[in-house]
Amino acid sequence: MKIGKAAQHAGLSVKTVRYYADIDLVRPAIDTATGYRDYTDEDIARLQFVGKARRFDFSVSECRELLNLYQDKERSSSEVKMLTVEKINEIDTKLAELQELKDQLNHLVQQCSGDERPDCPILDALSAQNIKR
Amino acid sequence: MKIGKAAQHAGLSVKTVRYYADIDLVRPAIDTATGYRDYTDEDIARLQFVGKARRFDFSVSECRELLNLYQDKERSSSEVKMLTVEKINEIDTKLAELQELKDQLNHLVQQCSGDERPDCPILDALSAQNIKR
DNA sequence: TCTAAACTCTCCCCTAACAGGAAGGTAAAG
DNA sequence: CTTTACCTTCCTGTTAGGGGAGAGTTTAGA
Repeated sequence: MKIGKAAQHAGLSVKTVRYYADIDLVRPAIDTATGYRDYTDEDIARLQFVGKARRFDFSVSECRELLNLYQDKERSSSEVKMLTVEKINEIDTKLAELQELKDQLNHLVQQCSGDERPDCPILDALSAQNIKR
Repeated sequence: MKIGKAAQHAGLSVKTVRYYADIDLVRPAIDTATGYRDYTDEDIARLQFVGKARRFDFSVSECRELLNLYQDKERSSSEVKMLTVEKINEIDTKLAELQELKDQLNHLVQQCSGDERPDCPILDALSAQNIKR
């Protein structure tokens, strides 16, 4: 299957699929006559796998790890579980950081009248000076 | 004040401060004899302002806007408030997306025994095939 | 006063994960 | 046979700087 259809089946852009080939993540065969990439059904499955994992916020290099585990019939499920739990922890950290940011910004917004006057507690907070020398 | 001290006062790296000069965000005077950047107290204040805004997750170009508002004595606080509310909404969207990802991953992890056997519902979920032709 | 350390400069390459587009070859449809 | 759709490689751009080379400057100590 050529790259267009392959990308379509995997729900990825052609650019993305070509990129994955460039970085040796999903390597199709090459038609020596035309130079066209040729994707087997297994390749498509790999593309779909990576696509889903990416949507689950796994990085490309994490996808590479997962893909290796996926293709390793001897792997233990504990390895996969570990990667996933780590990812959940990362997400938790990000959630907490974002929540704190939001709280602080909310606090500022509530103090700001938002009218036509130039006084603005938001800018005041951002510009709170403390130059030490 | 030379760049090292300036960076220190603003809680930024020298690289970052130099970058802000390169993109005309905070432009110091230049000592024509040595070519060294020379930061005034006002420049330092601007650097601190940008540093804080960046920590509040504003992008560099948003920082540029905020900095313009900050330096515009005629600005109305409503403009600043609008930018901030938009930023809060962005954060909200991100929070919701991350929460959903986390829920889905949690669900998968709970189904995975995490033992030495190769069966893994996580990989099964990631590889759920649906090739159509 | 001399020297060595610390600081600064510019320039270039690197990151993540692709997107956009140019120039040119190939395939499929009418 | 021609047009259109698809494919190829190559180059540039994105965000916000980090790392390091090579060269000039400043400062502190002996």
